[in-house]
Amino acid sequence: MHTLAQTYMLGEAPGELPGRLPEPAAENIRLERVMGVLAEPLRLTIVQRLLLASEDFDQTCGWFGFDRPKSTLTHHFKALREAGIITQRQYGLERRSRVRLEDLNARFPGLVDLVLNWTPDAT
Amino acid sequence: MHTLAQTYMLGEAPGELPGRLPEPAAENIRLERVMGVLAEPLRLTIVQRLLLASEDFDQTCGWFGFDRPKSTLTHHFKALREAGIITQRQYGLERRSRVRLEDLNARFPGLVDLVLNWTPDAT
DNA sequence: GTAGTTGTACGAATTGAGTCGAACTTACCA
DNA sequence: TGGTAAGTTCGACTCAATTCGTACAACTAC
Repeated sequence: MHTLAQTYMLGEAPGELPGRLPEPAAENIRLERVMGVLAEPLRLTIVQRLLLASEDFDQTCGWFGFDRPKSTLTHHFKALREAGIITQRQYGLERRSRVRLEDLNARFPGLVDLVLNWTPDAT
Repeated sequence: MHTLAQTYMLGEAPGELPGRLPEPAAENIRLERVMGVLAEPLRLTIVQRLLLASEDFDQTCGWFGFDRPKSTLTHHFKALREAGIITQRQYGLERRSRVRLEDLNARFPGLVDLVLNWTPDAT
């Protein structure tokens, strides 16, 4: 058994970004999977806010300020990552997320704009 | 209680198209709902084939030739209609479906192209 | 060391979706 | 009038997803 650091930061040269957590390769991202994951308002919100935030800085789980248990958030971030929508990197204790903009735009042009233009339900 | 004809063909002048079955108004179509409904491969297939078929002719449920029980197909077409993705009209016994192209393009530009470019999973 | 922070893992309860059979309604036609 | 075809409705089953509490692991700072 590896520690988190051993598992995710193997072979890392000084100055490089921490390795990405397990995620599908760009060519394996499936539209139906992405749609299913984005059907959840909370996850749609996460992706939209990541897109609106500066692209230069990945965001931590807690940055969003959701009033939900941590285990619930872990669940949703994992779903987003395993669908190929976001990347997560381990920075010490924190796990920072970023939208896989280039991969999504290459594979599903127009999808990101749909998320950006989305407005949460008023009800 | 009304019969089908009474319910869906009320106030219909000769030569007019049969009335639409209950569906959300264009402004009430929700992205998260549409995404959730299109997350199902069978439904994605239905919409894609409707888009590829001639726009001049609505298609019946049976036209697709799916090897599934009729009750299953009813379920999926209803889901598509209630999400605002397709319109269904009653022609005698048959119920013909058509994609709400203008509404979808107005509300979610680019979405239809995503469906058109979709390729079913090889596995 | 120890406390506090960030996040995971596991398990349980609940909810919802998909699938299907069977019975039914409606329309059409011979 | 009797049969057939298109599609609905209902109920039941199964399976997956959501939510959350609790316990745990890793890192930081004191």
